[in-house]
Amino acid sequence: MDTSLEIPLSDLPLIGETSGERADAVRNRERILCAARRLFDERGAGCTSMDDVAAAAGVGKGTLFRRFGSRAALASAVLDERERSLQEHFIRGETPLGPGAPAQERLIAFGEAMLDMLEDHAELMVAAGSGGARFVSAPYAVHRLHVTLLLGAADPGCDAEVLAETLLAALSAELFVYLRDVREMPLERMKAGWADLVQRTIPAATASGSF
Amino acid sequence: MDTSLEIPLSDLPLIGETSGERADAVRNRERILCAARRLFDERGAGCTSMDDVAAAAGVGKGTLFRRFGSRAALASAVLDERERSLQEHFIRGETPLGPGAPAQERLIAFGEAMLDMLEDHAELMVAAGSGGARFVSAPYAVHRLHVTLLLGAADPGCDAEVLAETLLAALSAELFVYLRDVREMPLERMKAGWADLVQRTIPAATASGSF
DNA sequence: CACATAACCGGACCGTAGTCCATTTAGTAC
DNA sequence: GTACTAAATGGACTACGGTCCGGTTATGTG
Repeated sequence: MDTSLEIPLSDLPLIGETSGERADAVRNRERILCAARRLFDERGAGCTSMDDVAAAAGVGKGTLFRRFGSRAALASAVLDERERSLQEHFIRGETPLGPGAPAQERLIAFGEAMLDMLEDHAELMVAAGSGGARFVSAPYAVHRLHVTLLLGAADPGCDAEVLAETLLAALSAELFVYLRDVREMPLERMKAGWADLVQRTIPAATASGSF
Repeated sequence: MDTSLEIPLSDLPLIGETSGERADAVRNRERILCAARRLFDERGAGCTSMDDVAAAAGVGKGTLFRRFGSRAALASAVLDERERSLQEHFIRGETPLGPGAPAQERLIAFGEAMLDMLEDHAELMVAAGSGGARFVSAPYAVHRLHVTLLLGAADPGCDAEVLAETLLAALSAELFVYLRDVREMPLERMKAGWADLVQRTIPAATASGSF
């Protein structure tokens, strides 16, 4: 069983601590993140190569890949703040997204929050999840666990793990981009579709428990 | 509304007809498909580059891309026979996959057939659908229509189009590979998960109509 | 301050998907 | 058979993600 509920992407630099990383390394990470944010925002992720990011950050390509490992990981890092905020909301935030509401309502709210994030950062999320990277990412592990727990609370005895994976598939960035850009589907219809799916999947008005 | 129910991938050379394609073009297409099938089968799609295919087929790289357009399209072409067979079965084949059974049963059978195909050709199907190519492919259009019609038959008045997309997401090749290779989930559990999802989604024992 | 060393740097390099275009060739009309 | 044309060819070329490694620098220690 996967217990990685901690907040992902490691750093969390305790106040004043250097976290063992050399000063130039920290400086370059900031430069890169800053340049990546700017370029992804200005021209879109699809039109920004890793060379572009390295050049804009004033570092070599080797440094860029040493710091972030891959294009998908860089995209994830840029999304990190937003992802943390989402997690904060569904773990400790206000109802119905946070604890307190029935599982079904929380699950609907979770999907709607994901769709909002997709609406804002679709391109970046496609990049972050490309090549199967989505499924092995820390955020996905957290989402999976959250959905699994909600499903288990709403319907004990069901195969919540499998059901969670299949429901999360409906929130994939690639599907979202296709529905929005090719099928020109409005966000509200997608949200309604998600709510409909959830309502069909689990019973209403079951307490979600205390996690 | 998308009406592309015809069998995809065009050729269908009527007996003796040349279909307007030059003889050398036809010969090279066959060579390429043959080489691609062999290489994909021998070393797996992931270890076979387009250069490899071109070299094995004894043609230039330009010819390969002129004939097939992209790596994803080549993979689709290699899968074409199997895909046609699947379509044949769910359109005109025996119950419960084919016409006659209630919509719910047909939908479960459809997912199981898809999972069987994924079990046999996962790598190739990942390649065929990479970069969002899945959603704009002819096979996907056929699957979407099929599922949409089944959902509409089982529950008139629901938003069958959106529901179809979300259900099909659960049958994506990338999810399958992740569940099988990373999570080491047995095929039977995935099939049970699909059946469970469908049973939760639409009511049992509604006739599927006559399409 | 001088030194040792581990961490870091950057850009040359690789393999791959996909494009371009000068050249060749299959089919057609006479 | 010859001449013509549209189609097809193939390999050089580009852009990109990712790796490698010789040179450099920050940092702790004596």
